[in-house]
Amino acid sequence: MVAPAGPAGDDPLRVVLEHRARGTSRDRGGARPARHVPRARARRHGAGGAGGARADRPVRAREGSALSAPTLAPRFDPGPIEARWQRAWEEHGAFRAPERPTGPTFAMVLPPPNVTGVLTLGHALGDTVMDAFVRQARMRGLATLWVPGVDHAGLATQVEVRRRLAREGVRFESLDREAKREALVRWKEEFEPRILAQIRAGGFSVDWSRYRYTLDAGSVHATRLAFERLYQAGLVYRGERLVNWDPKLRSAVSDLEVEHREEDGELIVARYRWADGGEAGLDVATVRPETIFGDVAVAVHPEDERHRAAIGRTVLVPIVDRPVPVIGDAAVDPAFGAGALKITPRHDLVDREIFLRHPELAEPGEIFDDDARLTGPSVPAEFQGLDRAAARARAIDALAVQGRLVRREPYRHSVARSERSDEVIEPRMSVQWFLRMGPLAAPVIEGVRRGEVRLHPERWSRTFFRWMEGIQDWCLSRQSVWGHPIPAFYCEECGTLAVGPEAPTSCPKCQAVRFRADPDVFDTWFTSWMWPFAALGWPERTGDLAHYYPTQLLVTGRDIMFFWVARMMMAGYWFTGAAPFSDVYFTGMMRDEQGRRMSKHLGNSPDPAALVRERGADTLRFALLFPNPSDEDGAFSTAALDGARNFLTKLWNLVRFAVPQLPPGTPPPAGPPELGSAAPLADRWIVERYRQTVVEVDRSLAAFAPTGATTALHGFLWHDLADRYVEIAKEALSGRLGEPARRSAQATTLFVLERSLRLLHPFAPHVTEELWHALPHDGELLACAAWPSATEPPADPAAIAAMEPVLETIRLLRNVRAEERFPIGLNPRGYVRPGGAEAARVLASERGTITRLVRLSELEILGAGDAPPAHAASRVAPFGECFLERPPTGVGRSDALARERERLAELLAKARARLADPGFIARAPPEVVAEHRRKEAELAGRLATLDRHLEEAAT
RNA sequence: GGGCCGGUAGUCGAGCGGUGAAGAUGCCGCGCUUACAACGCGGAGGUCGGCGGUUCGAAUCCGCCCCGGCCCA
Repeated sequence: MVAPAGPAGDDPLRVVLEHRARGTSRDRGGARPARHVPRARARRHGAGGAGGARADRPVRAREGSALSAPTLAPRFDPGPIEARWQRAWEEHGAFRAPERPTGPTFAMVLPPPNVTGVLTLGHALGDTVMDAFVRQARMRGLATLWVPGVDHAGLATQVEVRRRLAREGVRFESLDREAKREALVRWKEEFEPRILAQIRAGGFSVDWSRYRYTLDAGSVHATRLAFERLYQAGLVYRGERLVNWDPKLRSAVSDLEVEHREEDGELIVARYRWADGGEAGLDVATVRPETIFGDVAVAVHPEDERHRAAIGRTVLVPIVDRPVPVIGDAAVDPAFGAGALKITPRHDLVDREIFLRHPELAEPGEIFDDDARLTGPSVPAEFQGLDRAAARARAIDALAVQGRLVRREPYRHSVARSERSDEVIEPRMSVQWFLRMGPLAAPVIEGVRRGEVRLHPERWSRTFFRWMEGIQDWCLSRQSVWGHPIPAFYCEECGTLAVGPEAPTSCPKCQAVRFRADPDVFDTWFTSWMWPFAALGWPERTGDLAHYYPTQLLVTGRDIMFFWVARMMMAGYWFTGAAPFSDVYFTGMMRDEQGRRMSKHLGNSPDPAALVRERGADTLRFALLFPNPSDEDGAFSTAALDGARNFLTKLWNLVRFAVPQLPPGTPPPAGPPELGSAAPLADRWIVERYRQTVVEVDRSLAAFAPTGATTALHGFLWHDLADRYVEIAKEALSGRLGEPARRSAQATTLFVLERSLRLLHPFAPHVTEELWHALPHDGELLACAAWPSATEPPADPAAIAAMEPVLETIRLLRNVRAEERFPIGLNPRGYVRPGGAEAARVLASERGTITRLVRLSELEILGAGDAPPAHAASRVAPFGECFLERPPTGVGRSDALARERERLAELLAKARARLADPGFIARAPPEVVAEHRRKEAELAGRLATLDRHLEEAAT
C-alpha cells in the first residue's frame, strides 16, 4: 500500500497547532476563505429554490491547484484521491465555521475519543453518521460547526499506562506522583497525534481551528468553576460512604463503571455456633468467607419460623469466635441458603443498609487495605496481608479444621468487576466527593418530556427516563494523578475546608496560611459532561458560545447514554439553562461476523485506520451505513466492505463513461433539462427517479435514518441510472437518433449525475468530490455546493408509469431468451401485443430501445387480432403479451408459463376470497375495494390469456 | 429478579394495518454488449420465531410462549 501523500502523512498535532495559531488571528476580516454559500438558502431545503448553479459563486482558476479536473484513472484507487481532497478541503477552510454567522447554524461536538489508544470501528461509525449530517447541513447553506477534541480519559488511560509499565517491569504504584504524571503525559503525547491522524484520514469535516482537549487550560477553568458553583449551591458534599473500590486502580469508581457478570464461584455454608455453647448454631451461606472478620451480626427474616427465636441471641463468628448478635431484618431472603445472612457493613451494600437500620450495632473496623489485602485489628495474624483469593481459600480451610464448614457447593452468581481494570470490585467505606443528582436530573426529565431534546431512535427514551428517575448521587473523586485536581483545600491547622480555584490566602476560621490541597482528581466525566458548552469557550462569553450553543445534534453509542449523554443534559440545563443539543442519535454497537460485540478483550475489532489505508475512507464509511442498520447493532464484515468498494467502483466507471459523452465545453447544469411531454421517455423517467431519490434521502436524514439514504442512493445509482438508463441512453448519446435526442440525453445524464454526486457526497465525500470535478461543475468544492432540491425537477409520476411496460417487456423477453436457451448469436424476432392503448403507444415509441436491449432482429407490435408466428415462446404481463420467435432448429423448453399460471391462480383466489367477504365490502375503504376489483379483473384476464398460451404451447 | 430491544430466503437486512414482502451478499445458468468481470443478463430461494386474539383485512397492533442480545439490580 502506498502511504497517502500530503497532510494525512504529516504529524497531525503539528497541523492542529498551526490551526490553533491561525485561530488567534481569526478576527482579521477576510482572512478566512469565503465559503460561498449564500445564506438565504439556509431556510429549509426546497424552499430556497434553485439547487445548482449559483451565479454568485465565483469559479477560480483551476490551473495547478488541487482542484484541477483530473482525468479519471481506469481504476478507482481511493488512496491518492482521499489525500488530495482532504488537503484541498483544509486549504480552503471548507470546514471552518464562520466567526459571526448570520443565518441558521448547525453545530455538533465530536464525542472526544479517549487518548487510551487508537480509534475503534465504533468511533468510525459515529463519525461517519455525524459527517453525513454535518455535510448535508453545510450543503444546505447552514453555518456549520463540528468541534473536534480528545479526552484525557482519567482512569482508563491510567490502566493503559500501568499495563505498559508492567510490561517494562515497572510497578505503577511504586512511582511517585510526579513520575506517574510524566508517564501519563508521555502516553497522551504519543497517542493524541495518532488519534487525530485517524480522524483526518477518515475525511471527517471537523473544524480543526476549534480543537480542544479535556485537560487544556479552558477545560481547567471550566471544571474548577463548575465545581465551585455546584459546591456553593449545596449540591456537592464530601463524606464517608460505601463506594466501589477498584483495588488494582486503588481508586473509587462510579456505579456506572461497574459491570455485573455471571461467574462461577462457590457457596460456603458456615456454622455460627450459639455463644452459650454446644455444636448447634445458625448456618450462614456466603460467597465471601474471607470477609467473616468484618461481621457485626447475623440477620434472619423476622417472619421466618425457623429462626424467629434466634433473634436477640448471640452467635460466634467462626475462626475468630467473636460474639455477634442475631438480628431480624426483612431484607433477608429466607429462601437463600439456610435463611441467615452474615452482616459485613463495610463490604456489602445490602449489609450496609441493614446495618444502618440497626443503630444498636457497633461500627466495625476496616479489614482491607487499598490493595484489598486483609489488615486491621480484627484480622488474625495468619490472615494478615493476604489478598482476597488467598484469604478465601485459607478461610475455607480454617472453617473445615474448626468443624464449622457445613457445606461447599459450586455456585453461579453475579460478580461486580471494574470496567476499567476488570478487577473484582471491593465495596468499601471511603471518604469521597459526591454530587447530588436529583436536583440536576429534574429539569432534564421535564425538558425531555416537553420535547426540548429528542432521542433517536425514540424507544430509548423509556430507558433514559427510568434511569433518570432513579438516579443516584455521583461519586466525583478519583484517587489518581491523571485528571483535574479537585479544587478543595484544607487548613493545615484546623482542617477547615475551602473550595475555589485557588487556595485561600488565610484560613477563614483560624487565620492560618498553610493549606493542603485535596489529593484527588475528578472523574473524567466531570469534565466531559460540560463538553457542548465548555468546548465552545464557557465560562467565557465567547462568540462561538453565543452563536453555536445550544448545538443541534449529538451522535454517540447508547453504551454511554448514562455516563455522558444524560449528564451533559444535566450540566446543560444547570449551567446554561438550556438543553445542550436538540437531538440525540444513538448508533448501534458494532458486532463481528459472529454477532459478538467488538471488544479489545476478544480482539475481534478490525483497526479502522488499517481499513482506511487498505480500502479507503469512503469504502469504510459506505460499508458502515450500507446495508448495515445504524441504529441497531450491526454486524461488520468484509462482504460489506467489498460491497461498498464495488458500488464506488461502479460510480467511478459510470462517470468515466459519461464524461466523454458530453461535448467539449459543456457548461455545468444550471437546472433540470427541459423535458416536455414530448421528451424522450427514458430521460423523463430517470429525472423523476432522481427526484424521488432526493425525497427519500431528505426524508431518511430528517428521520435520523441514514441507512435509508444510502439504500436509496445505492439502488438508484446502480440499478436505475447505470443498469437501465445509461444502457437505454447509449443509442441517443451516439447521435444515431438525431441531435435533439442526443442533446436531451446529454443534458439528462449530466444533470442527474452531477446532482446525484451532491446527494451522495455526505456518505462518500472524497470519491464524489473527485468525480464531480471530472464533470462540468460550478463552484470550487462539492463539499460547499448546494444541496439538491426535491422540487427542482417538477414531479412527473406519469413517466414512471409509462416506463413500466417498456422495462417489463425487456425483462420478460430476456427471460425467455435465457430460460429457453436461445443460441447466443441468434437475434430472434420479437412481438408484443399490448392490452391497452397507452401501452401500445409507449411500446411503439420505445420499440428501438427494446429491440436493442433484448438484441432482437426486430420488434413487431401486434394488434388485437394479429397472431404471432406458430410455436413462438411467450410471456404474459399485466400490460399485454410478448413473444419470441423460436429458431427452426428448436430451443429448450421451460416451465415458466406453468409456474406463472400457478402463481396467478393463487393471487386470483386470494383476491376473490376477499371480495366474497361481505364484511370487506361493507367496511373497507371504497378505494381499497375498487383496487381489489381491478386486480381481480386484471388477474382473471391474464390467467385466461395464459391458459391460451399454454394450450398453444402444448400443440 | 426487573426492564428494554430484536427474531423477515443460507447470511445481512428494508418494510412496521390494505401493493403480488425492497435490496445486498451467497447460490445456479448464460455472457454476444459504447464505462465497469470489483461487471452484465436471467433464475431459484420466504407458512415474515410459535400459538392465540383484535380487525373486513396482520410481517405490521395486543397477549402468552420460545430463542438471541442489551441494560439495571
